[in-house]
Amino acid sequence: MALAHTILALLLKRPGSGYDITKSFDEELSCYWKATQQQVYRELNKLTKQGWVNFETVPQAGKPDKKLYHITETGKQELTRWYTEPTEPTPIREDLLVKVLIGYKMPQPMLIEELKHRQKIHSELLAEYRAIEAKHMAGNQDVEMQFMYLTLKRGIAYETSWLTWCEEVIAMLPHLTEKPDKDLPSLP
Amino acid sequence: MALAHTILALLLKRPGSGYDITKSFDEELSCYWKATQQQVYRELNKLTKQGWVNFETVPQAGKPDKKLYHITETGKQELTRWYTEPTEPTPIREDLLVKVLIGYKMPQPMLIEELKHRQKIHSELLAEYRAIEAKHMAGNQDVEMQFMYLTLKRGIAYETSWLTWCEEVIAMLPHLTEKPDKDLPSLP
DNA sequence: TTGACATACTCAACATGTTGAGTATACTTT
DNA sequence: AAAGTATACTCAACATGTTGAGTATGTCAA
Repeated sequence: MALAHTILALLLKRPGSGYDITKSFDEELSCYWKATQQQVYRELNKLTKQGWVNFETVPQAGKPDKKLYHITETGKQELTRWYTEPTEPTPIREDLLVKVLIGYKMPQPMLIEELKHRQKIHSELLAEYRAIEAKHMAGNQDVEMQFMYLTLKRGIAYETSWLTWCEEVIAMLPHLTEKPDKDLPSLP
Repeated sequence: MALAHTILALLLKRPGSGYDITKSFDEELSCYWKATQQQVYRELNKLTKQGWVNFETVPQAGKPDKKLYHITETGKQELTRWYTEPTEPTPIREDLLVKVLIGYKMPQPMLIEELKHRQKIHSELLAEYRAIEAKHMAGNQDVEMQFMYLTLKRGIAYETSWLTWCEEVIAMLPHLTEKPDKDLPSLP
């Protein structure tokens, strides 16, 4: 039910349309939560049925009408209840590590390619977060921004730890005994 | 389809029963992949239908019969195909960061409690991984172990980065402007 | 004027993951 | 002798996430 609560949290900050919420997921929340438009709209329907949010239809000049969603009193109660529940670390599912695990059965250059690919992705994300940090987080900000910064710091730490690991593994790989599995079919 | 390929990867290392595979997920893979028994058995059925694995029924003295699964030639082909595909970072979904994001609307001691709770979890996991590192990874190991160590290093890096972040945030929180939302219903 | 982009929302099918109950056997501990 | 633990597997319902198509309107630039 965590998606529901994430949407409630966004609506607690300020009312918004499904479109606005989707944008928030793409922008401010992207480093720790991703949700597609479809998920957001489906969830908003459910939340409306449960009475945790409601909406007013807002006609707009030059744009389609929008449904502006608000969190309700019941919704705030639910969010507060959720807030007191201890959270557990999210289960991770990393294919890359599965590839590393059987790396000794596969041609090593393939694994190194893959690691470099990931290294690139993580360094790009890191650069992006650092740019946001420099642009929006410098100097005195309001409380809302200060708390957003804490979440951004998590994104930075996450990408940094990936990058370091990639570098280390790429450096270590050539020194491990190579023993590709002769059983495996060769690539087309 | 990544669960399927993870199971194929385990069966490439050695044949095993559904039970064995579930145990592997709990033990060696736990720091980057979790799967329940139900998922494993369901997936093994699918893999069998697809011809990527097959099994022999092995009667055992003093234990129930088991189905010993093997990866097939087709399965190896599929695993190799998958191995060449670039992986993307797994989308993350972290409720804790959602809580931090709206932390300025909530009573601060509540958030600090939560952060300390997570700090404890991550330090326990870290200690666990370090123990495995000390016990099994020291000295000369075979290639298989060397590659497993690389994945363990990822687990260690991950938990370390969480721990550092928790500490930093706990230290920073008291210095941020506190402004709990008076609108929110008080807790029961 | 055509096409890309931003706003705004809906539907359907499918894949994947979670939760909980249920069926066995056998060994070990209390 | 009963309870707990480990081995070994199955079924069902539901929640959640993914993929892809479809419907609109209006702005801006090539």
